[in-house]
Amino acid sequence: MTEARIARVALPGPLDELFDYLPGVMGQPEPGTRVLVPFGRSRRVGILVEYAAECGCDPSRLKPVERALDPRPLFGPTDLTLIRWAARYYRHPLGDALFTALPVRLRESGPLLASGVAGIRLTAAGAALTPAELARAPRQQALLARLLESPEGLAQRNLADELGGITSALRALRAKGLVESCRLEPGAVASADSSAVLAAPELNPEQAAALAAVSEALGGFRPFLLDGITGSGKTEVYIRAIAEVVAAGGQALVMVPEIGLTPQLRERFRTRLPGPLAVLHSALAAGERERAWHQAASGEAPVVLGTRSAVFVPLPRLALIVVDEEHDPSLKQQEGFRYSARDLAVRRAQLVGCPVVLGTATPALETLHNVTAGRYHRLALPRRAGGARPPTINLLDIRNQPLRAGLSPVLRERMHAALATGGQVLLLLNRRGYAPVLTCHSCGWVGVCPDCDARMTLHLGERRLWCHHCGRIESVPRDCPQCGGPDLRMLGRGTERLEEGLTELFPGVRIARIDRDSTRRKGELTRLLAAVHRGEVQILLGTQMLAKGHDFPGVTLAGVIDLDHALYASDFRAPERTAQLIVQVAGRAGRAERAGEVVLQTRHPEHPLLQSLLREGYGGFARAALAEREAAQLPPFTYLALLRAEAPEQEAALAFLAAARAHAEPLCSPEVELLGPVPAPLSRRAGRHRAQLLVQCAQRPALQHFLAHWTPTLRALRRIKGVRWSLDVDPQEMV
DNA sequence: AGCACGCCGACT
DNA sequence: GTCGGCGTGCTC
Ligand SMILES: [Zn+2]
Ligand SMILES: [Zn+2]
Repeated sequence: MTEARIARVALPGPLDELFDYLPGVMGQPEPGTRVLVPFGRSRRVGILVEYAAECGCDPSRLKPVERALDPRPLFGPTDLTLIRWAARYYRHPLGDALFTALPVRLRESGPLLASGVAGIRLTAAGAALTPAELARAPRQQALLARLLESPEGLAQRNLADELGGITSALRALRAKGLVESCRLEPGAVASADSSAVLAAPELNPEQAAALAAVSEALGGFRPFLLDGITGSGKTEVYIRAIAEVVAAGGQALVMVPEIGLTPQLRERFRTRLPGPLAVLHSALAAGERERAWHQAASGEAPVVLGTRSAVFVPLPRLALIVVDEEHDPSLKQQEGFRYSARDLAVRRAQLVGCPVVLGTATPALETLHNVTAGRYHRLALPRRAGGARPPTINLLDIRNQPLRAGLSPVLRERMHAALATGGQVLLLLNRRGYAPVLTCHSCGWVGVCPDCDARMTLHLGERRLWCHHCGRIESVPRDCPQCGGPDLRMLGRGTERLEEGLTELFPGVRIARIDRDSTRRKGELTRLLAAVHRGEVQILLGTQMLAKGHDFPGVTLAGVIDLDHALYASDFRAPERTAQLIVQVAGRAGRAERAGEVVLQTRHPEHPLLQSLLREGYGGFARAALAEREAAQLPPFTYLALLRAEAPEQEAALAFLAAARAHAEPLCSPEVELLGPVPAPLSRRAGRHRAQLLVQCAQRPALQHFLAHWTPTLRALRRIKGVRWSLDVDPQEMV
């Protein structure tokens, strides 16, 4: 060890640099340990990141660390390396990145929970007692008897599993001083759960081949794309690979998009895999989250199931990473620390030296490009379990068609046919409310949001005008606010209006609408889905909510009412998202005895990407879309960073970006291109004007190099009144 | 981020 | 005369 080492500490907040301290009396704790340090005239909790031989600043200014807060580091070396890498790559302050990876209580100086498993053991008084003396309290007696057999103590959760409700009996025994809490080594605790592991179902040959490829790769870095159509049994492959890892004493990390972390998935993992399952979800209460974090970080939980933030959870024996629905945009954080959990999962696997499995039915074009380049290995599951046949997909040209309730005659006829044979119908319309526009027929007045460049949507159910961009609510005027005329008209169609139209077109047919409005009440979504599954609903309509995660085995016809709306959105990823939506919807229609049917209403049936999707499936679509991306020099053939700025005045936002651009130009190597500044697609939102400056570069290292020099100058830039800005590396949404 | 310092308008 | 507005800069 070097003498006179300097401790380099990361502090919370947007502080870009590490701060140097003298080790003081804290000894030589390992990097990853929390330390209490003097900072300005206060004290802060920081994280010791590394030691250095000398400091970058005036040594006389160095202050000593007050003390170390943890007996052992919270982050292991690779956990720390990953977060440092991520902070640098996404140009985010390291302290902030480290602290967001910690449970809330540990961001303060709160103590680390005792390690090991919560256990109960007898006190000396308890050991001296004979159970007969508790004859009047049979539960306490049973507990005491069981504890007498294991003087070293028993895990509280095993006792609960064995004896049932023990809380009140425990409380009584504790009050009498007969038992006490203790901590047990995770390895020493008999795993009561392991007996509950369910038998594994038979794998089909493709599943077996995928599993074999992954298990063969264990012990070294290897990224896989598990390209499996909906219902092909990807989860079964994950579970079998994880079981293997856990049996060998390793830990597995599984990440899913927010909507995918359902109770059913948790249950499936819990019943099929041994040991406690650590579930990390943003909706968890702080205490539950901290407990799960602890089980993961201490190594007690062999399996961690979580959403994107789980990518940073310390895992001492990590041996396998799974990212399910890897194409899902929610794996990228959209504010603050804008990391991609999928990309970081691959990076983490590389650092740890373990396989990573990216699973999906509709791979992101970036991922497919990595397969083509030979960086990822593709494993295919082309068959639906249970032999269900793939649905047919039809484009329906609705130009010059007489639409009723937004439905063309052909779609209505297909709906009648499906209903007549006892099938259910699923209709997707990605627009909530009754009508997206309210206008005056006499003077042309339109109900616009005063704070956004957007129309207010009419919601008839709640009788209000609602801006979907800022949440502003206004009452529905009876007469025109401008001319006083009575002829207000509702233009366009949302799910409410579609439901109304369907009621008229299909009298007597049971209809359910599922969107954010109809499912706001807790439990309502579950109730509606259950009704669908019991067959009490014949037509199911709703927004994209319906296309994600839920299975509808009774649905034989699925219709997308307005495909063009999704296809022609301003984002260059719109066609990719639309193709993914179509394939996901198709995956939920049809069953073994009857192939399902998907109908897409469009005014652009000649769209070349749609044509490739229909003729050659998602793979064909992806090839065509990648060719377009290459021609347009868009990702994955180039790399992007997006500087966004917003301010109460448009000029301020643009001025900031112009200054940013001026600072960028001298730093640009020839391959770095700057585009903008330009106003954002929805320029004004919630009273703030938004603009953006795009940085494009054919090579990732050159872009990284540029950003490393540019971002410090952005922070030093003279502040312009009211401007807030953020940098998004590898942006997912360009809006 | 906090938290100081510092330099100009409208208050007792 | 000061109270306080928030622009600027620093924290090892
Ligand atoms: Zn009018
Ligand atoms: Zn608005």
